[in-house]
Amino acid sequence: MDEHGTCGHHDHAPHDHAHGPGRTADLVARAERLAQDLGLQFTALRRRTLEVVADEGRPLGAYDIAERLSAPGKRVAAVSVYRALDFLTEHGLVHRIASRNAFVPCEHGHGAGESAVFLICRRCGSVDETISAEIERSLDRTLAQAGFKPASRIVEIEGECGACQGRHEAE
Amino acid sequence: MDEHGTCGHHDHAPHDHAHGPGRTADLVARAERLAQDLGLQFTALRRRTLEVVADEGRPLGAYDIAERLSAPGKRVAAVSVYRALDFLTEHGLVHRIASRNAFVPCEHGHGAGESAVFLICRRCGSVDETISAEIERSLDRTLAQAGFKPASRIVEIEGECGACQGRHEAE
DNA sequence: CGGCGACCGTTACACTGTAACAGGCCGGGC
DNA sequence: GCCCGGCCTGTTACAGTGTAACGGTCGCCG
Ligand SMILES: [Zn+2]
Ligand SMILES: [Zn+2]
Ligand SMILES: [Zn+2]
Ligand SMILES: [Zn+2]
Repeated sequence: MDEHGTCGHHDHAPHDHAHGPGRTADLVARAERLAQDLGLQFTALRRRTLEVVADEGRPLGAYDIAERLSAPGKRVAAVSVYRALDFLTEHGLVHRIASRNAFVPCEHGHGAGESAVFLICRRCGSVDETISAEIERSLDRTLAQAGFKPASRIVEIEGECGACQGRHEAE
Repeated sequence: MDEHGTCGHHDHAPHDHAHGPGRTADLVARAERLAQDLGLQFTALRRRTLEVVADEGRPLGAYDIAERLSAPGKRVAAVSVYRALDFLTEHGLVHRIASRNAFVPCEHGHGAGESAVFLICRRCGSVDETISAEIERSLDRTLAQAGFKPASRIVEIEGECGACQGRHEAE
């Protein structure tokens, strides 16, 4: 869809969150613990889907994931990926970026109540997940005032990440 | 897509924002003023698209709008609706609900810098647009701290609106 | 064994969004 | 007037996103 970097990170401005194989292993371990505790099935397809999303440094569409999971002669259909993604998003292992129709690994291991803020860079396509108790509080106050009982929250900011600023000329 | 009420409002719990023909007329007037001031063209298709979105009390998909704009023998293609919606969203007359792939009329006439919070009811499908300077501030602080330069913001809360609470049994 | 439930493969389909090209309309410049 | 440019819209075609429905497999349990 968009032709940004294959990683979403910038060698001269590394982010602070885990990345690559390390993050992937962490997420898989978290998933296995979670499945163990709740009596859920962390199947091979779900694990492989999680690995693909975690290995990529940028949001991936469901069809991209299906393509990466497919091998010559062993095709994985997008619908299967969607089901795996349902499981993974329900349990907070990956997040859906509504404004991009794409999925990113969770970078925080936040509890169910905490909601994330996604910073999406227009230029390089990277997505950063941050948690802010302050935003949470002001959101809660506004919702309470409106008499609205929240179930899920989407906060996505599109703009320019720190690394991409200061090279407007460097095209 | 979803079979909620045709209006999104509840006779026993009216909302506080303008609604129906009144709101529609307001929005059209605002659009005409805006087009006048900026030298833009508020064409018939754009006006009719705005009217359809404003008349409906719930988020409408582009294809729904196209259907409502079509008359027997005079079909309006979705692609034309998308172009009209591009114009309307660019100038803040309607908003896109990313989590629903749908459009709602703007209820506030907010400036370019102010971003809205959308409260989307799971049960009745209504969407309420509110503005909170407090959320804005905490968001700005978080973004500044992350060195992120925002261009557009999406805040969508899904849950249960005030009117729909207290009738969990009243199915 | 026979049913049940969860998962997955497969097909088909609906919905969402955009690219590309052609025609109409309207203004300004010659 | 006439041509030319931009802007808008109609039309077709297509890519991308998401779900419904059915069937098969496997493990579990009465
Ligand atoms: Zn997370
Ligand atoms: Zn960037
Ligand atoms: Zn608005
Ligand atoms: Zn409601």
